[in-house]
Amino acid sequence: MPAPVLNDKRWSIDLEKRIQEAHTADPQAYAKRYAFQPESGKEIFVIDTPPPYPSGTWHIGAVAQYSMIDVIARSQRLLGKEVYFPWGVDRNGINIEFTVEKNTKRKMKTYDRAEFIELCRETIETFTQAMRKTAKRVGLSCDFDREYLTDSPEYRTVTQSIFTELFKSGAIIEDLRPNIYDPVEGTTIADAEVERLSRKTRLVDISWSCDDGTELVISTTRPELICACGVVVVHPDDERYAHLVGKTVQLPLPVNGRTTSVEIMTHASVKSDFGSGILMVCSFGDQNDVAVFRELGLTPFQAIDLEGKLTELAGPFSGMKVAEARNAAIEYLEQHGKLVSMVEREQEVPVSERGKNPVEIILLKEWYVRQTHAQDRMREHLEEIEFHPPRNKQFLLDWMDNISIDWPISRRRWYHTEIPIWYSEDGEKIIVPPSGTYVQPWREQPPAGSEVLNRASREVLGSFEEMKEQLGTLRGEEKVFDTWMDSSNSNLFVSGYLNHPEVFKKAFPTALRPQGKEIVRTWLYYTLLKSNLLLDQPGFKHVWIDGLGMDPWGRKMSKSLGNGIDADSVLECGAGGRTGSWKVKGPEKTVSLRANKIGSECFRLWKACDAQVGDDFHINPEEIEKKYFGVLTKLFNVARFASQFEIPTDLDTNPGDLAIEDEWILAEFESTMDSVRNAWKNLDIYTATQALKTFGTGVLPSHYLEMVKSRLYDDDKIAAWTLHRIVRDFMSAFTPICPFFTHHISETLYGISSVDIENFPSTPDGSVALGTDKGDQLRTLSSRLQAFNGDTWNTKKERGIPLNQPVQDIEIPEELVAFTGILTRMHHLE
RNA sequence: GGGUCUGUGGUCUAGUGGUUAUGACACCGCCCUUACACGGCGUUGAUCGAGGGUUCAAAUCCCUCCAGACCCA
Repeated sequence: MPAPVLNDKRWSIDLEKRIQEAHTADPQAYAKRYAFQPESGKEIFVIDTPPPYPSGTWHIGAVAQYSMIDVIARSQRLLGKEVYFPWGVDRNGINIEFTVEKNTKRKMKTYDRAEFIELCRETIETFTQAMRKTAKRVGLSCDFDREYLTDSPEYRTVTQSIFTELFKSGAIIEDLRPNIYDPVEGTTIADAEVERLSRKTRLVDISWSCDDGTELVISTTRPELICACGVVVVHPDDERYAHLVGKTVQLPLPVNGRTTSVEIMTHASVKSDFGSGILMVCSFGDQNDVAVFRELGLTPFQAIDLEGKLTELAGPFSGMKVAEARNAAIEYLEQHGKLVSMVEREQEVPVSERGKNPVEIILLKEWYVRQTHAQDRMREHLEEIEFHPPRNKQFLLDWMDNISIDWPISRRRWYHTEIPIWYSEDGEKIIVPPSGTYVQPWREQPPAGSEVLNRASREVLGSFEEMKEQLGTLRGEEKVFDTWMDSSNSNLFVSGYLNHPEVFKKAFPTALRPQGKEIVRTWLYYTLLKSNLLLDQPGFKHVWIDGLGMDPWGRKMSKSLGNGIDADSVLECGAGGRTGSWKVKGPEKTVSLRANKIGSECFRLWKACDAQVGDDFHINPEEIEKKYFGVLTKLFNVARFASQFEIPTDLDTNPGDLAIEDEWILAEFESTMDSVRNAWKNLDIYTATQALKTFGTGVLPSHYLEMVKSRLYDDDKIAAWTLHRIVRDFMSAFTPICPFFTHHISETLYGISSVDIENFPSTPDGSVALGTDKGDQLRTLSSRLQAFNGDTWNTKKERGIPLNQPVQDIEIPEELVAFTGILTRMHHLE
């Protein structure tokens, strides 16, 4: 008996790393396998992968999610598609600005703008490198050579060109509106970037007097905003206060430059059971105030300035920061006997997602993407998109139902894409650059080919060159874009918009958007909005929305909880004999987790097998190893066992003369492969993996191999053909999940790597294919056959007979009579 | 407060009107059997979150409640 061709005794992390290094060592070979070749003539399948934001460590849940995107990419290649699996990195944004501020202990605005940008670029580059390493380690088959960075001139060009296009078409406008503003970071933010934190606030009851002497009490958490009060309202059905309506009430605090009284009116938004049931409406305490001002046609007051300080309007409190002014106002009210009561209570305070600062709503002239008018059309487009799982579409629909204001896209920050606009001296004309150029108006003049437009009407007035003289001194826009303005172009960018029009024609709508459910309202929504406004098309054919990676108890992983698990430590667990151990804070106590071997293949197998798409998944390295490393060991050993028998030179031609058990296992294999093929087509990783695992670790080794062992040892060529044909094709079908594992086995045994297979394996024996009488009949015998083997093993055990010793008085059931010969031989029946 | 989802043996999980309720891991027992003891075989273990309803029949459909997650106000 020759030694197994597969000479490693078992699957190990060191072997995995050796294979992986060899796999990526030759860039040309790598590119040949995985680079996007749009001219191949195959059906194009572009994946709009989520460009991760480099921030030091890459969240293990995101890495797991990303490895499943790789499974989809590889499975689509296996189905014969030309896959573009881009590697993009999202590098714009306030996060890196915060990191630099923290590292240098200096606020951004104390720097020279160019200097600060350079610092951001350097810092983010080191993070980018680390993340790319993890991406390769987990086996992503991205087109790394074509890496795109959202802060590169190429990418920013696309963002700016799309902005200009949308501005010209009227989908982007400039307007003075109430905006959500983070006074600490000094920038506008969008609705989607606001979160709510529970904080203690003081609810004060304040006494107000009407002109006619009537007293009333108003409860508020924002007494400092009294200076911006436009109206006092009660609920129209509230009989307690019906007598107040129409009266004029004096503001209880001194103000400057405005009337000192307001009218009492009714409004349906008042909650009669909150506080006294009387509401003061100020510009602007919250979104409801904005709505009331708009509905009643009131002119808003500007109470808070860009630094978060009270304006002149606030009289004695002007110049104070909001919190300071609040204290002073309360003190004043108390001194003047207008403070009725004050209670501490928990309140959900709106804060900025990035800075966690309480936000204010203030009037600002900003740029907006119009979106409220687009919702119906977007819903029509949604009909054409297939969601995986379908239920996760609801996250998007819910968000869309709540869209009531346009999307403010200008930000007063620096490490972002610049708004590509210059203003004429009189402010009435604007200059935009030609499509396909990247500009930085805060430090450049408009480039050749720029156009002059009327700022209000958007009418093109002429070329910049011709009109230069009439424009006076130009002012470059200093504001930048919300980073979602960049990321929401990702599908357009990777599909070739602007840069590769001929590819774009074939590749759009983008085949697939895979992402996590936590960014449905931002990334997914904004991308669909852009595709709608720009091209009036759905952005995607498929949207695949996965759940989140949670800690072993099902809680979100976070720095503050101390329950995070580092991705690299899991991928490297077992390398060089080093085991992994993790200290994770549980709900009650810190738990120490240990594992000996995991690595990328086991990690991917776990994610593919353990969680359905869309469900949140618990990440526990111990469990990953326990449940799935054994599967790899088993499959490796099946291949290793097979590799000691002669490998037929022609595996593609059926040698004929198959024994009944060969036909049976081929029939079983056929049905497994059929469900795998369908599952890969449907982006259903879970079903494909389960089917392969059940066959490869169950039916095949336990039943078929045990049956044909003796034939194999007798050098039976037919049994060897059957086994090798199955192992070879199994590895091809399994490649998307564990590419290095299958690559190694298939290349060692059959001289061709499973990652190079471009067509799903065909039926090994047509006579037992699905739908054939013979095949169907054999498949109906499977459970009977497995039961018989089980019973026989059991009987031997009960009688104390070793499995390799003869046993008497076992009868082969009627249906299995065709298997009499092989079963007798297998179990040594007498 | 609203929306969406989830709740099945110790743990995880399959199962969208009729099954002795699937499988994995763990547990326990037996087994070194010309690949694999990092293995094999087998056993134990679930009144399917609780309560009500619809139905000849409910894990599955409906209602209420409880618990958890995510999103929103």
